[in-house]
Amino acid sequence: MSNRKKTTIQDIANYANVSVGTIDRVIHNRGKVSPLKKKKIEEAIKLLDFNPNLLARTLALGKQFRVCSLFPEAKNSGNYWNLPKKGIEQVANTYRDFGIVLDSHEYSLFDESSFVAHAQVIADKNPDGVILAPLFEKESKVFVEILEEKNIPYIFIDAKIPDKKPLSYIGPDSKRSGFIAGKLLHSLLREKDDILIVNMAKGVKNSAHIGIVEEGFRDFFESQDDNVDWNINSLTIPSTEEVDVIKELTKYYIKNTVVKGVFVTNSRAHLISEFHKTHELDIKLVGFDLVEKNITEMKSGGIDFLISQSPVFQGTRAVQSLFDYFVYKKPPAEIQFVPLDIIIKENIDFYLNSQ
Amino acid sequence: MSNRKKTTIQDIANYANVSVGTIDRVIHNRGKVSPLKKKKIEEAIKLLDFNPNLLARTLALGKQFRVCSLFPEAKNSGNYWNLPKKGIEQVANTYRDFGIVLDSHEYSLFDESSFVAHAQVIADKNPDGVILAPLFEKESKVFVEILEEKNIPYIFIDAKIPDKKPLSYIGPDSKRSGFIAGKLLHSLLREKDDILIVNMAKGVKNSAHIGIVEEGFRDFFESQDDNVDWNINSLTIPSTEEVDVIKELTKYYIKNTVVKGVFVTNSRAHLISEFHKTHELDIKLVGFDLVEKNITEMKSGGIDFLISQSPVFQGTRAVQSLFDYFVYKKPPAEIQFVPLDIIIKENIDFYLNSQ
DNA sequence: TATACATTTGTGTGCCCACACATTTTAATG
DNA sequence: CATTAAAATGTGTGGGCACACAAATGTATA
Repeated sequence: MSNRKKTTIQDIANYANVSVGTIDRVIHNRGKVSPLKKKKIEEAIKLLDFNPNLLARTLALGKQFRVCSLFPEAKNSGNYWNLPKKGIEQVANTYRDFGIVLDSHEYSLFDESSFVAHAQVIADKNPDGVILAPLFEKESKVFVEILEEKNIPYIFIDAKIPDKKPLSYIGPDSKRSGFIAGKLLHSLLREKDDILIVNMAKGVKNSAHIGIVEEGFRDFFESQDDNVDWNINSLTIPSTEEVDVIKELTKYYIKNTVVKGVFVTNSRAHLISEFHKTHELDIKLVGFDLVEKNITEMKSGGIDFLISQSPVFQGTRAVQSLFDYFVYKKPPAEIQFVPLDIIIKENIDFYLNSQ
Repeated sequence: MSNRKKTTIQDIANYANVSVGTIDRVIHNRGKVSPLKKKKIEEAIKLLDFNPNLLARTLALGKQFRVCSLFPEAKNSGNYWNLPKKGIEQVANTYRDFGIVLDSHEYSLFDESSFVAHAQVIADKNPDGVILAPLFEKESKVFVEILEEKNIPYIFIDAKIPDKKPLSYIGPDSKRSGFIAGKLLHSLLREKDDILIVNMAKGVKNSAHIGIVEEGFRDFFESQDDNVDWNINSLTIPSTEEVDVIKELTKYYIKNTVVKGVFVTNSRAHLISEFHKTHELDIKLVGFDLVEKNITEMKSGGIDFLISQSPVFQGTRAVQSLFDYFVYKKPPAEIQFVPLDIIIKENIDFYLNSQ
């Protein structure tokens, strides 16, 4: 069975006593085929299990698929955004000969206008697909509405925007990620220990997401029937600059000396870890993402758990989804939640190697 | 830049003032080219950044790559071995048009001779590559030595065999997986709690692996400087049949009533969990693999941690590695450790969906 | 200088499919 | 029944490469 060579258009043509041109018309529904022969051809296709050779098809079509990506810029190598980008580039490269052309754009996380500018450039290029990390909610909304108008499919990565329906959302389940963080921190604490949730956010960005993460975190503690009223506070710092964080944190810790566990809702847990170390505080710490500084802090014991949101995988899935959509015409699942990996000191090296 | 069409052989031919045939000879090192032209052609290839179109090349070659897989049989859908198989089939299917032909073989875990028989069949087929789960150590050794003689590359999945050098080993780092299990169980226990390691194995198979896992587990507790002498015993049950397991376990628990944590070194933690439930024992349990029954037990609270060894990924990597080796002539890394995922009740659904 | 080779280079066909265009068949009309 | 339009079907080319074979050079020998 698997011994036989694959059936080709010619095989079908022979079987149905027609020329390959007619087969082609049936396959592509171009009409202009008599019902009788059409039926026979369709029969033959089923019977002989014909599947067009993807290589030959792609070669013949010679079509290019331009994919534009728009991500926060990753200047130094330890930056989180290098990871999805790595995934994207890797898969795009794999499919180079299939006509996938990658066109990367980056915006500054500190400058909405750079986002808008790049969005404009991308829209003007009329690409075949867009991969977007929509961290600026308002601006992203405007952007994807332009894309919708132009009928350009787009994929959200890492975050999503309410009411918008991308071709696919690829990223974490925010609520559940908070829930898991709760579980992990819980495993490290004793009853009644005070808990602090730290949100660091610059401006409006990504606010919905953070709220949901916190919700999931609190959900976990409420779901525990341990009859303990956990004291969970949250601290929102409207900056990710070290000085600001230190300032706010100091202020809080001086007033609240019994904090035993901290949950950081973004990838800056390392800032907290450093603070704890400086002040010789023995406080359990859970955060997100395998960024360079978090890795260092985890290895030195300052961070107990990190939750990784499969950043590389997010990138590979995104391009893969577009590829399948372009080449196989197979639309991806609307929502593709990614694995949330629990990282501890002891397994961290695996994730570093496989990224 | 990315706007330009890809350079083709013809472009090189034009540049170097020769025909495509000559280019071809240079590319494939077939000789019969004057040194002068050869140099010029090589220049052109670099200058114009020529990379042969993989699609056209594959199409023209029309070569088939027969990959034989040899795994334990997976009769019911909850079986572990369905997972790597799924990965293998998925990728093999993706590369179908590249000539990858998959030829699956399965042996019985309870019958060495079925392994030998299938191995013989595979060897006689002279495949282009073999993917093997070498659970029967002795028989596997004989098999791969035949393959080596025939110059057929083979990949070990899930387990490896001492002294044998496969094209690649794809699977867990046994020692580290035990170490992590230690860390996890440790997080659930109080000082001085008694710990039991349960090894279930039929016959000689896979003995080296289990020993290393246990070693890693004990390593963790020794690495803790908590000044606690943990009492860790191991129980080896030379069977995986429920009746045998129950019998041995009962015997042990009656003599050792203070066991508080159990580590099962294979995927049968569910047997222990059921036993605990039946006897209303509140004992922490850590095991391996997301097999159906483990999932059920974890969801109902009988298993606290499961370590998953990326089973699907093991399969995809294996075929991917062979594909790269055949098509791109790129040999894979000798050792490809896979991520060890830590599964808890709260994140288990992610892994179920993404498998 | 003709002959016999060896070496180098060029040409043509096939891999499988898509699509434009050419050709044949069928139906409609006067 | 001839004419014409419409519908159905067939043919040829190109996409980029590999490979067999043909052709064109070059070199040595008598």
